[in-house]
Amino acid sequence: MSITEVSAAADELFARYPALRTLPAADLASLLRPQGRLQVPGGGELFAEHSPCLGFPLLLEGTIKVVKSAPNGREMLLYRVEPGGSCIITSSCLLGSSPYSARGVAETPVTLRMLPTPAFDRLLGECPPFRGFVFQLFAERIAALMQRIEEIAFQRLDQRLARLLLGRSTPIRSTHQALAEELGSVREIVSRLLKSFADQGLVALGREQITLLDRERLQGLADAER
Amino acid sequence: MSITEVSAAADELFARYPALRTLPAADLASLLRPQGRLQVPGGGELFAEHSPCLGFPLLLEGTIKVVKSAPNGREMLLYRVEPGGSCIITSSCLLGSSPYSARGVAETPVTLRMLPTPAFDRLLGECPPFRGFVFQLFAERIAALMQRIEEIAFQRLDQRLARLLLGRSTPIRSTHQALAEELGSVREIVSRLLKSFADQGLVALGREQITLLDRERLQGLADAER
DNA sequence: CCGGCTATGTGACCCAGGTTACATACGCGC
DNA sequence: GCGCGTATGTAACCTGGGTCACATAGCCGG
Repeated sequence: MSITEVSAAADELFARYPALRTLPAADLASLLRPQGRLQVPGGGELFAEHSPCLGFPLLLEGTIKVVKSAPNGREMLLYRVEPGGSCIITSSCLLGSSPYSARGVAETPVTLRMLPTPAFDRLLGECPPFRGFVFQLFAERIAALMQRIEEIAFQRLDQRLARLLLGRSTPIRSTHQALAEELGSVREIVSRLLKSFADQGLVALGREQITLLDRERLQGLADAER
Repeated sequence: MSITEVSAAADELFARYPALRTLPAADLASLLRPQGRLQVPGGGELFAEHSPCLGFPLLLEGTIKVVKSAPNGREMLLYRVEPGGSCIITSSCLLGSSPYSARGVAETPVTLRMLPTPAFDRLLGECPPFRGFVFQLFAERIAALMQRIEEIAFQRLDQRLARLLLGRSTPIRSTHQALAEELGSVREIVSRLLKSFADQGLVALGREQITLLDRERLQGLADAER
């Protein structure tokens, strides 16, 4: 591996994970090994429920969704991992040494580096910025999960759908099925609700495409108390 | 403070939090200050949603429930904290320096010591067992929260109620209202379901008391797919 | 033993959302 | 421009669970 290759790999990593700049040289070298750079095609499964986990993934490109699947085939998005974040559930099972309790799926083609468990453990001890980074992730994730419970338990599906739409850049390219899975519901209901949004002039619908026409009122719907 | 007082306080703490045995003497001394031992009566609020948080609570006696409240007055238990555990949400906001995103209520009279934020930060850095302990708590809590989302999203209320009952020691002393809050539902529904359990001979009902008669079938109900 | 408080029982009703079962409709490859 | 696979519309129907409005029933203090 040439100097420039190493440097490019380091740049790529640091751009996403500034906390790793302070990594000891030895760890950094092993982390930057070309073989350590993994690619997973879109739709590929990164980890399954109940499987053990092998390291701490550092996501460089793409997004991962972490979902719970119901026996009858329904799915529910728990959260999404973006580059620079981490599938904290992984750290969770690294630390708790329990197997995964959810499934991870590549939403888009994904590039990542896997930080092996021993290095992860050592870094937590020796590298304060890294530790802070991981703690921060934990904290955010816990808050997000609690938020999610509140939404699921207390909000109607139309409100949650409205919020989901507002959180994306318009026009939204997605199938109703995909939205349903994100919400833990089924396609028909999402179609029905979207139709009613369209009837009210809030959105315009097309094949795999939803255009937001009236963010204002959509927001009102999302915020409505029950 | 006499030697024996300190020693008793230390014993009390270590019994619940073995990880603190390795605490530097100075930290330990400040933690064991008699004024640091707080009591909160049953029903008292330990922290409110959106309030900032002041330290890392070490629970010595009693249990705390952490809940989300809906605008219409319904509540939903997120999790419970037992002695030796910690309200990890607190650490979450200590670390993420964001305010609380839920409410904490003493279920029983509670005794705790508050570890001030600066000491908490320092311990995380300097005291590996403490760090491991905190990480472990995080990991468990995240797994539990994900589990909870799955239950709420995919399981019927009767199943969740059955599981709730099975998780308690019989006879269960609790009002239907309290069970409802734990499940994020309302009293009438819980009464209705309990009645139907009673009709099937699964439980016997009395005022503030539920006796499990047939754990076997109750378990079957809890495990049923859909 | 009476009055009032808290916990429960219960029925009528309603609504969100899931299920089933098709009918299109769109877009792409050939 | 035909045919097929995928995405969507949609109607009828069902059910779980929430809401409302009361009726009781234990329980405790005076």
